[in-house]
Amino acid sequence: MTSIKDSGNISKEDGIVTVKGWVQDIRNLGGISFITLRDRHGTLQITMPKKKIDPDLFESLTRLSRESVIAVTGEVKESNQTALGVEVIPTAFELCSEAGVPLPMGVVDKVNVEMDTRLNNRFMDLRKPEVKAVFEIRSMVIGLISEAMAKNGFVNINTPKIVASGAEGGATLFSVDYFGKPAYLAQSPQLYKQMLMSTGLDRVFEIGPAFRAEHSNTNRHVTEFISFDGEMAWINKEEDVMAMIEEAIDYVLVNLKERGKKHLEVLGKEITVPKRPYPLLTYTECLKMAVDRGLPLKDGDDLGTEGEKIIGDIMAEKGNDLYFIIEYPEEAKPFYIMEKEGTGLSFSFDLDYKGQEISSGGQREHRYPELVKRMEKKGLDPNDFESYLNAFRYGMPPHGGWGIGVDRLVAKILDLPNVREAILFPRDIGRLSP
RNA sequence: GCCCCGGUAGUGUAGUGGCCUAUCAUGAAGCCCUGUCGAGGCUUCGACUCGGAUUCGAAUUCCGGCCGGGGCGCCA
Repeated sequence: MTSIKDSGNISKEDGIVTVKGWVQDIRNLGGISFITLRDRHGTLQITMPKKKIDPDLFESLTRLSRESVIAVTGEVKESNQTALGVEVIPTAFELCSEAGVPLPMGVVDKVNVEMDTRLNNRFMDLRKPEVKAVFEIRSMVIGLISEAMAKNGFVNINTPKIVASGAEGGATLFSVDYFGKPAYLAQSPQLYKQMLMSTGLDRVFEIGPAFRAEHSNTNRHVTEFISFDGEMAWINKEEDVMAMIEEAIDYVLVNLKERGKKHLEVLGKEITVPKRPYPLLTYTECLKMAVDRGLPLKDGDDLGTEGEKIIGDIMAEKGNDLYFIIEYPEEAKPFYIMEKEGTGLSFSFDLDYKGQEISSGGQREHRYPELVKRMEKKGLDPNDFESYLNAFRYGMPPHGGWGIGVDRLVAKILDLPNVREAILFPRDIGRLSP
């Protein structure tokens, strides 16, 4: 009997098998030749002793181009000279797809390949186990987020990505021609998830794309990213939101450490689950810490990237990879954030992970008159937000929420040097293809 | 948007006015080899981002375009 197996779970007891995959490498020693066959799960050696197999079979297998896709039928034999402890002696094979020569980039070559070349040939790049593993992990992270949210009674929602107005102002919106009317790609589900707080669906979350036409050129910005947004009603203060996000992230890390073992091993990474509760730093404290380390900042200055990194280093020394920064000045935060009356501060927070912001959130302004005041203070015209504001006119509970960059989260969990490494086909200011 | 830096075979690099008919590795093609797994040995193939300028002479200097990298601002 012939069975189809992936290369990761083959044993001698299988007898005759058919294995399918990519020809990663061929080593012809003259009287014997070897193929390393690769699939999603690993590699398997096909061994061809010249005198023991059909000469035509030996010849055609040995002459294949690297990365061709084949199906090989043969007998599984034990071998103390292969990593798996088994090898397959072929009796037949089918060439499913012949790979062109030369390859645009090697899968196992001993040369570095630049990220640009890799992204231009992402299909090939993803054949590398260590690249593929990132996306196995990413898939788990997203699954674990959903589990954590479901456990806490959150409803999984989808909000429109083609919208009539932005949440944060016009400069970073992508324009779309919507049957002759001006429209935009959504920067954030912010306004929609807040509107839902007035419906009784009092805990919602969404994992979906967000678009920002920012001319950013950094290792942590792309123009299309995946945002994990949450919003919850009936909160007393922004700490209720922070407790929820902490619980969700802890759930992700704890379970990923367990379930992601195989992929983490491929990447040579270990997950350190930070102690709970995550420390709270006020914005003012952070400024002071940065100044103490020699950064020339004044009161009211922005912490900046360098400041963020310094705080990250200080917290890392204490073993805190994740920490909240609270009490941001209200003018640094959007209109929908609630002010701490008379202080110039706001009920908002950022969550930083290893010196980089991965999330921001806070308590929202749910009181209609105050909300309109904040809009005006920010130079926005309330008339442009009529359908949003309507939801606040007829009974809106206190609420708050957050947004987390999923790509950044994955990049930080795995210590990837660039957020693009955590995105299959990243979109940035210069990249629209593939 | 601002400030730096770069572009040499399929991939990754060396080369800072003539020694370049351009280095090395990887790759590809061919040959030898019965236990390789970064196989080994021998032979061969393959490149100066584009357009101008300077010069007797440009991969090398200058200007512009295109493409890319790093950093900042902004944020997720």
